[in-house]
Amino acid sequence: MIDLKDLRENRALYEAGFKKKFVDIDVNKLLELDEKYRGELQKVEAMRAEKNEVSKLVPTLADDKKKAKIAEMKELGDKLDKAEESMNTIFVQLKELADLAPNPPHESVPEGKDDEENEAIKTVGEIPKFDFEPKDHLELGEILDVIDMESAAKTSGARFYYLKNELVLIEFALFNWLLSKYVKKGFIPVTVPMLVKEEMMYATGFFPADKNEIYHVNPGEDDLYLVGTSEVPLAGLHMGAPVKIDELPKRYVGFSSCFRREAGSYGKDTRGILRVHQFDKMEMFSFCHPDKSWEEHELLLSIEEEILSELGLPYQVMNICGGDLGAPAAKKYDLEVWVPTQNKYRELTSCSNCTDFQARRGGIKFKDETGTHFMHTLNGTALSSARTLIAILENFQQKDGSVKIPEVLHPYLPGVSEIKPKKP
RNA sequence: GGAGAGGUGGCCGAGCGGUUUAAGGCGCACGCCUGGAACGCGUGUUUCCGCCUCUGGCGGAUCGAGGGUUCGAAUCCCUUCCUCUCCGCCA
Repeated sequence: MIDLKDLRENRALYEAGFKKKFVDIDVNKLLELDEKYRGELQKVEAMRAEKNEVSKLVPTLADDKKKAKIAEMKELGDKLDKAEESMNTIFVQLKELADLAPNPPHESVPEGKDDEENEAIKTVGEIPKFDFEPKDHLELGEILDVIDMESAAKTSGARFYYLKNELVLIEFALFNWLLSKYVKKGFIPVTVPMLVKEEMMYATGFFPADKNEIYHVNPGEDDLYLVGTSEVPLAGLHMGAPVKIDELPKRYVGFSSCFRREAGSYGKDTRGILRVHQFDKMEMFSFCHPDKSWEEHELLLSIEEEILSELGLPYQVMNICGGDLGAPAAKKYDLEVWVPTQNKYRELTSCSNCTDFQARRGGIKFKDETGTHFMHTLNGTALSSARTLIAILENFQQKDGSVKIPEVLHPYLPGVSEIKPKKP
């Protein structure tokens, strides 16, 4: 949700922002509806004022005068009903249009219409050179007996998988390693509800835009939605009740399974566990003072880089262009990890500064001496399981098909330093 | 799943159709009192929105949320969410 008052005052800024995001919003119509609404509101409030005044007067009147006043008020009541109805009609139109308006991007966001035009900022780590033909993660998964997609297809269909043996140990080791890391950094660890109400999806900006990406559970009965990321329930931690300014920033690291329909990606990345309906993810979420959010954004990015560096995975940092940003983010960095068998970098983590966009929709505020204000919210992937496992399998594979496990994980994996082939 | 109770301002807590502009208390802020403090006294103290004569004023909404009845709703009716107690079931 954008600030309409601010739109009135800084119209050009918003128009440039919408254009940079390739979102076509009729700003004239939006401002026109806004003005019309405020006009209607004034009429309605004037009538309500009269009603309130007379209501106070009525009990003090004598019977005959009372009857006359009540009759008069009944008439005013009808007029008020009509005025309210027309005001509400305009408000619905106004809100519908305003909800489509995206968060304007930061000036440092590159111009561009889709992911082709994202800007590589830096490349870190050595791309592995193999003196043999590297196997892809699925082939390795079968040889090592750590991934089973055939069984998952029977139980659940395409884009599901079983992890087995060492890969399960590695997944839990990764999360345990990160929990220690984040607690040391002062993040509050949380596990979150993975089913949420519709209003949470709107507040975080996933609805209406990404509605067909989300699983809807028991429509018309329970009406809950499976989260595609713990960002959604994490944002809910400070909705409604304002946080004291000296408690900022509030940094959380949340864990959840993530569920995605992948509706628009038929035929894309169909092999293996790169694009799946369910995976586990640890997510950073930061509630911070508006003056500090750009600093905070760089901090989240630096932690994501630290994680990949310590794992020894080669990656590059992308500054996401306007057209590829999505509605809530004012700026987003993606970290892409090297996938040897695809001979390219693939998206692994992502971190966004949503400034006050989610805060406005969800009522996320802090208070200081001068009153309450909207916070800025930021989120970033700490680690997503399936894709990280792909990166580990493929980048650290040996000629005989065995895979070396990154040293930082050894303390969390007693007695296991590599995965050895179990099948020829 | 069954039966019941309840959601009121920063907090506690009354009110259950019209002097309630939400009593009273606690807390907080300011002032008086004091050598200074406590006590006491006084004043103020929800949030959001709109308008204007914009360090201020006026108005509206807000008693979990939404709808209804009424000239008038915290109060009556319906729907819904949440909390608590007991029973059942259960990791």
